[in-house]
Amino acid sequence: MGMPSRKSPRPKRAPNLSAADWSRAALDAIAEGGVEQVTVEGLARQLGVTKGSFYWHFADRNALVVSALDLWEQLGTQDIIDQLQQVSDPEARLRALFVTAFGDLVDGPADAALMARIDDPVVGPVVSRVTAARVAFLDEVYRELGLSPARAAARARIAYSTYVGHLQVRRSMPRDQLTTMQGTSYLRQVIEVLTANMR
Amino acid sequence: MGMPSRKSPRPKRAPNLSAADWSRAALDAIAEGGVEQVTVEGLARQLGVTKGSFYWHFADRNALVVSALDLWEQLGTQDIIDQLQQVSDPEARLRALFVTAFGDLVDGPADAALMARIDDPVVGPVVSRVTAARVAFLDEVYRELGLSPARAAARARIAYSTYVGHLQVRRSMPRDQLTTMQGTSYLRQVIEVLTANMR
DNA sequence: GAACGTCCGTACGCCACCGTATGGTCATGT
DNA sequence: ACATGACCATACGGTGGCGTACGGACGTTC
Repeated sequence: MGMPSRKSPRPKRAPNLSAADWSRAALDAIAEGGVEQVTVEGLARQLGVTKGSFYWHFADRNALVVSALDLWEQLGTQDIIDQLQQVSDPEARLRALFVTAFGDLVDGPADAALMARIDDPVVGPVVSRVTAARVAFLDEVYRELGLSPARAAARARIAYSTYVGHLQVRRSMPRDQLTTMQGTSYLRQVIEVLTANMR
Repeated sequence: MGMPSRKSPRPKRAPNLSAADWSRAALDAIAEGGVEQVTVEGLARQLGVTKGSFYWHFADRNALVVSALDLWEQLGTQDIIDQLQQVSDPEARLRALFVTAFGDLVDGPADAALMARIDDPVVGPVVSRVTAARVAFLDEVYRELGLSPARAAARARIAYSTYVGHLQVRRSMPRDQLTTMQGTSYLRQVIEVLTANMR
């Protein structure tokens, strides 16, 4: 009678989510608020469903965090490295790496949040693998450029440290002209420093 | 009867803590687990007291976090800068800064944890101030070494980024020979890179 | 069209943590 | 001896997040 309402609220069409949707949402939450921002009920609200959906796709919260970390590892190492391996010239490859690394800061927040949680038993191993892969990639490039193994290893670590720190510094100084890459002068100087004294 | 026990457990002597004790404990908690590790009841257990003690010294948890951040800002900027200002020669001062920055990693965990929380409304401003102070210090040193203002500004940001990233990389690769400073070769190369092409 | 599997909503118990209220203990001054 | 204030314990209510149990809606299959 009266309003043709159903007996119970059927708010929208069924979202019919997948586990990957939850993983992506969890990775976004990590990027903007850290690992502890990954809450089942919070993401459920954000996705327009309830916990009932989550516990269908995942065993518990920890499984979601592991899945998001896998996604991060994939996006942050393999995909980028595969893309850069297509550049044959080592110098151009290193330059392209610096341009994307210091230009696009898409993965910056997630990187920072996860590296700060290195002592977490589930985050730690993933971060270690990602760090090792990236440093190894830089190490190989520097060696192709003619550096001795010892010097290439040091340069790789220095360059990667500069990148990691750049993410934080840029977020700490949002109004800074240089690091926000208004022009290319800062990037030029970064490359100049990280490729100096190659002998 | 029996054991001459008091009616109630009086476990130890009264710790008689101060607000500074809570602040230090909170900063330690930040260093090893991030800001959300700062829990009133957790620190109370760790200090051997109960919440009754805490809420006598502080209004609420947020006041404790603010106090711990003040302490971190003090230890991480003023104290270090004051100490380094006593070195008159700019080159020696920069070298001393690099040695302590890349050698002692006492403040590393806290730095990393707080910089990852830059979007937090209470953490953000403090991190921004610390970053600005440290970059300004480096900027001045580079200028004293004869660099132009533009180049000094860039170098300061690059050097500080390298330091910040070094903290994370070192924690990500605990078994790494180079970054753990077995010898001084890595530190030498860091200084070489960060003081290259000074013209 | 009935059974089944997929996907999700609802309701519940549990626990950690916050903040408050209140009283207790001890040292100290007088 | 007594009062006062500093410091802390205990007990309580409230909230948010985790995980479970269970049922319902919908599509697919035979």
